[in-house]
Amino acid sequence: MTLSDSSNFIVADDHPLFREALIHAIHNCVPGAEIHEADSLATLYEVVETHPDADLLFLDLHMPGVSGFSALAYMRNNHESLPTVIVSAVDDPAVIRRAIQHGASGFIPKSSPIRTIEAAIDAILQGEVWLPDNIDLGAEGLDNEEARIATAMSALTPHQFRVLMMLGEGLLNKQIAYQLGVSEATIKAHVTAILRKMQVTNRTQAVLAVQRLNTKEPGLVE
Amino acid sequence: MTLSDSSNFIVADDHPLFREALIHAIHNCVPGAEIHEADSLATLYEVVETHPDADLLFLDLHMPGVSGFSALAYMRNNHESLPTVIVSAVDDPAVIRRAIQHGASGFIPKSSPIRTIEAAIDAILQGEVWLPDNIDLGAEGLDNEEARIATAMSALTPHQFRVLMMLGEGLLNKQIAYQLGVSEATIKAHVTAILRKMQVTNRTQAVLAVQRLNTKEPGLVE
DNA sequence: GTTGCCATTAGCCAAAAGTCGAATCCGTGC
DNA sequence: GCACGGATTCGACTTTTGGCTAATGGCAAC
Repeated sequence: MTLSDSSNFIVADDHPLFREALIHAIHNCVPGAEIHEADSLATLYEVVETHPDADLLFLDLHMPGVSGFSALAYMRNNHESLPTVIVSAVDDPAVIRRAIQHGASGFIPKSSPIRTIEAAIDAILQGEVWLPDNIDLGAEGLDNEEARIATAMSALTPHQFRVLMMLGEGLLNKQIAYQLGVSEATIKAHVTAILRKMQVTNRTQAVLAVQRLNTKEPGLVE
Repeated sequence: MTLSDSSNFIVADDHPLFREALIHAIHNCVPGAEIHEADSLATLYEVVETHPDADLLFLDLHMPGVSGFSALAYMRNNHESLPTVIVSAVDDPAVIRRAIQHGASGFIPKSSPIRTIEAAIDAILQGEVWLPDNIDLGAEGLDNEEARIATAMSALTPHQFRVLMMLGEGLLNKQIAYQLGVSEATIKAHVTAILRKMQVTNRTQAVLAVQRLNTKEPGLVE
């Protein structure tokens, strides 16, 4: 195996047992693979930073710090060269469709048999987009509103994104500042930038926008 | 038909066509029924106030002003004597289960055939809890968090509840005050009371709590 | 190197949010 | 009628937000 062949993966999932299982499956497909783990959004940031040469990211849809498509939207824009495969306990076709539309390179339901998961990994490493059987990507595009939010959100810088996620936990600027180890003035500057980019006028609206992206049903229809 | 027999219904749905169809179905079941309509949360408030003697409320899960179970949680506590039947385009078993657990007296999917809807109305008027076929109420109770939020929310006064719903639209105190025709100071007082009852420290957290109640998946599990 | 973008911070200010206490209204019970 | 409690209303005061300017340092592209 040449150096250029040595594959470099990132597995981001907050469930240790499943992470291990997934790593095992990856090793079965690519024996010499180097694999880095992340169990939260925070560690994912670090890992992505320290391994900018990674070939593929396996991303759980739900981890401490993010839920839904926020993290995907973020990765898609801030690390365009890193293909991302969603790994999720949810297997709702609508969720799968939206994941792909948000730029995922594949979708692996956690409920899949190991053989299927390995087949999926193989396919994705070949550059294919892998989906569970019986998924019709259909003609339905992304909700206009949802697309707008995703675009706005992917325009955020890494720090801004982190702050936005923390706004989504209902934290004060002061608390965010403390947790990130910077001054409150910095957080305010980030929040101002976030509001501008998301085209909203206050933090509550920003949080609502994120929620819309993270909910299975954008509006539940009527 | 005696006076005490003359039934008095409220139909709350923002879809005029469906409202009419439902009223028609009700009339088929109870020929002399008096029926009052509401097409939004605001009008529902009025109608419930002006007809405190109503026998049954047909409530759509999604109307301008509310989504999800918020309105149900509110009705259950502020108008305990008025049985509420949920009428919804959604027919996810999980949603139906949660509706019942939140105190609904029945659940009628909008997709049901007319005959089925009429049968449902009949059954509910007999005091039965009517559910679509194949729904297993199962053993799963409400999510702890969700139950806590629902309890807290049902402790809100009517005005407080309205204000909370408007917070959920990302409105400013000033805007809410204007729309309700009172001073901003009043809204602030309401907000303070809301935060206290919901056990949160700012409006963003209050909105997040409501969102949790209105989302199909409380946490999407892992 | 220069330019540009990002992150960081301070300081200032206006607006919005949130707290407290008090007045008023309203329905229930005595 | 009167007292009581809760809901509603509001003004005064404090804290948090958010906008704006300006200055610093780092990093990457041109």
